[in-house]
Amino acid sequence: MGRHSCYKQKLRKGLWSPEEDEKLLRHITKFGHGCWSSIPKQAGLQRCGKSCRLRWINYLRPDLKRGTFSQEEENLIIELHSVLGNRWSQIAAQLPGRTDNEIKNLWNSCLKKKLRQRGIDPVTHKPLSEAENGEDGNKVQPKSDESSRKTDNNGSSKDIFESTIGANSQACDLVCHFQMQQLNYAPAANARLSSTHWFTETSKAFDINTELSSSSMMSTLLPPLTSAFVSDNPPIAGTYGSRYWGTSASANNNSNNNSNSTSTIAEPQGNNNSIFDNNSFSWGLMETQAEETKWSEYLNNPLLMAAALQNQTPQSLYNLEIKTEPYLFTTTSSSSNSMLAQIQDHHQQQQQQQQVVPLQNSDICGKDMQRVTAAFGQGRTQDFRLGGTNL
DNA sequence: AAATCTAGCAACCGCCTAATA
DNA sequence: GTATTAGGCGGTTGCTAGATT
Repeated sequence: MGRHSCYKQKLRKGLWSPEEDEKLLRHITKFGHGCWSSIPKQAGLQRCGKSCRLRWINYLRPDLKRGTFSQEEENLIIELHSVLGNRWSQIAAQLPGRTDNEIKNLWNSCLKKKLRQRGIDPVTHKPLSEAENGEDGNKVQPKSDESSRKTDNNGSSKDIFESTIGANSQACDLVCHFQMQQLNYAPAANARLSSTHWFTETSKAFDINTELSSSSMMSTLLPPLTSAFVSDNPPIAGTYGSRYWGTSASANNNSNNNSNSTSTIAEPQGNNNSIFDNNSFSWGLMETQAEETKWSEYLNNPLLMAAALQNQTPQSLYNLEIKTEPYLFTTTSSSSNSMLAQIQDHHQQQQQQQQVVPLQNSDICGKDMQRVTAAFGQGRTQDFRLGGTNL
């Protein structure tokens, strides 16, 4: 079988620089991504297509929801994991704006630990004592090994579900009923973003694409756009939480920066830590100041975001085929140059305006800190304390 | 103040399947 | 039918920064 050799070629590896991000973003903004393997050349990047794809999916995509995971999201991940196991992409499909990588990291670094602290085995989702005994032959064990990946490549979880749960209907009834009750709110929010299956309370998988395609179904099932699930933890779209290549050593040269970066923080505003209220920026879609004030609404709502990007109403998006890629932005009147300039200018302004307050010990909750890096701002970083995790 | 530990995150690696030549 | 390529996925690694000793 052909093996990717991109990592073995003389291509750049490691962290992405702001310049590389800019090139990639600019290119995809203009042309969409189309064939990933040709993008590096077209965009003037010394990266392999795979790396570009990853960067886009995990970081540059405009519909990404950044910031800490809300309680609802964490709970949903746990529930989904109990059914799907380590099928991160399928789990991510149910969490709009979250990437599989992000969820995987959260699981490995945080949720697993929390479950253990609760006395729950993160693999079996059973009480640890019971899991350790490992006696029963009737366990609903999420498949997390290699074999579990041998499913259809369309993101369908039907067969998985049937094999893991359907084959064990007795356990399934218990598990599913519980889970479906808790998950009932989720499908609608996710239906528009994922091409996957959802489950009914009878444990039967149904194809969300087909079954939700009728407008009546959609109107019945779709929650208000401001559902807690989506809005509890506002996305920091448009801001970037990434280490850039060279960031730590050379990039912290902005005026706000000092050698002890932990000594100051940007004060979270309100319960929702509306960081993006201060740090949102336009993607070149909204030209006026008045329009910019609406931005947080867009950030709160991936649908609105997508609609804005595609010059479509949210309503029309409901009826779109779910697949959101390839992203082909409408450039409207803004060239990508002005868009990027706008991003930079906006961040500079925000940084100047930002109120910096001394860090209180009470603000720190372990490592519940979200590092938000201003994109395209010469790699400078800015720390924000977000609310502690709640599990 | 320095050394060490720990957590979080971005990215790499290798495997898989599907599509195509 | 076989080889190759591309895209996708999950596991893992390595780096950074904060916390602790």
